[in-house]
Amino acid sequence: MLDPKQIRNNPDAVKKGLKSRKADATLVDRFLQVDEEWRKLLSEIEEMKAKRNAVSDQIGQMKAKKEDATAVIAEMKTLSSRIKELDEEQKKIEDRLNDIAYEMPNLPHHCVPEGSDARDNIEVRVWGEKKKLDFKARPHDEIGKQLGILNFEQAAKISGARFVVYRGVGAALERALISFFLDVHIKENGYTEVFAPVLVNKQAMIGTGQLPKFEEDMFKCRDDEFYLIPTAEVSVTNLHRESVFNSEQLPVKYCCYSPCFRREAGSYGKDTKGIIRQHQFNKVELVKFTDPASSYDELESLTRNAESVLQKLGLPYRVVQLCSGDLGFASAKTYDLEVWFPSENQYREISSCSNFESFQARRAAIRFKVGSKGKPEPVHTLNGSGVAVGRCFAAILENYQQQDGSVIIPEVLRPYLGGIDRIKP
RNA sequence: GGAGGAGUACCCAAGUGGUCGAAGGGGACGGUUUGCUAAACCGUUAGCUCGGGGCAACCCGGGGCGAGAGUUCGAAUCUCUCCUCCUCCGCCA
Repeated sequence: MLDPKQIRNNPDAVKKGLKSRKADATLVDRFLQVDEEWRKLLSEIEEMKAKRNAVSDQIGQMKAKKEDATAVIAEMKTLSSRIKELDEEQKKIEDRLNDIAYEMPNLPHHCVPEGSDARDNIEVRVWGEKKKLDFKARPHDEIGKQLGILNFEQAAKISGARFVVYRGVGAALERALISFFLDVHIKENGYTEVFAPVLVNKQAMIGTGQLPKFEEDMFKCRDDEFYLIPTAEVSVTNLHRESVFNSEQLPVKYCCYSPCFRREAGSYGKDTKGIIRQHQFNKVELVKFTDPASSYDELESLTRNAESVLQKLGLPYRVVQLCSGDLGFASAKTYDLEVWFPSENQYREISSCSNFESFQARRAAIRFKVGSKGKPEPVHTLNGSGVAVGRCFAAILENYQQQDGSVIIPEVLRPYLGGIDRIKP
């Protein structure tokens, strides 16, 4: 959520920001109109309530002195019922105002390049050499099936399309990646590990920005008000909903493994083969709560932290900065990490690192203050995948495939797999 | 799933319809005393949020006693729903 004061005082700047990310800039005028209506009515109601408070007090005193208060009470009856009517109207206007405010995406940071879609993203840096294979690179799903470590038929039987069963060394490799990522972030990068519920309530989803706008992307429980998280960002960011940090505590850094659940509505034709786009996948997420003054430095280090696991695995990747048109709803600035997929001859997203500035913090009321007398203000929240486990699994199969159909296991993972160095057919 | 009990400020806790603008205590902070510490004594401790006015440091008002609705001229107090915690029974990893 944007700062209402910013919308009131600087509507043109807000419109400009919305337009640059291809969002509906008329939201601003609609907001201002309803906001005006809301504040006008609020003043009216508050005045009436002030009167009610004063007269109620007076009635109390009259009763104490055993005076007759019937006339005043009768008068107050009218006032009170009028207040009640206006309160209801106020509530309706407020709901409309919130609807508009919740629909408004974050504004891009000034350093974000203008652009309309992924083609306008900017390559920031490239790491590692694209593997040169002296045979035709095979796609990861084929390799996985042949090695007997991925099974799509069984997954379809028990769940449906866009699910996968890992088997044997495959299951162990998935688990090894999770442990490896967590170990790096905990021991080397200074994050605190958490493990949190994946079933969350509506407030949490609103807090990080998934709701109300992206309801159709979520899996929702039918009989209970629970949603399955699309990312651990939701659970972890909301750990501190409606609370206030001391400035000395910041930055607070968490890493969290969780399964993630996405309906993938609207991507029916895309990535139907393999494990790139699943309804359920594993991810280790990094989340930071920071002082606004340092949040952009923290975004750089968060991105480097995510990169570090790819470097250790020896997977070639590049970092791109998303252009305004490709930014996620809540983000002010995003770097995507894209890992090399030989069979497709292209880089593919494996991590997305964003600074949300105060957008989520305002929705979720996550604040900090300096000392004991400071006025609480919203923190900045950041997060990034550190990294997506399934996609990393696929990248390993593709980048470490051998002509004989086996796959070399990157050295850093071997201790997690009982020392084996290769998956053989 | 069933039966009870509880939720008041940083913590404990009083308050069953009207000066509650919430008693009292603890802790914390400030002061007096002191060579220093402790004790004692005095004082402060409702934060927060929303609106309005100066548009700065302030002033005025609304809200706020777990959350939300309701009853009432008026609710911490009465009614309903929900949440969390505790005790017991049942079931379960």
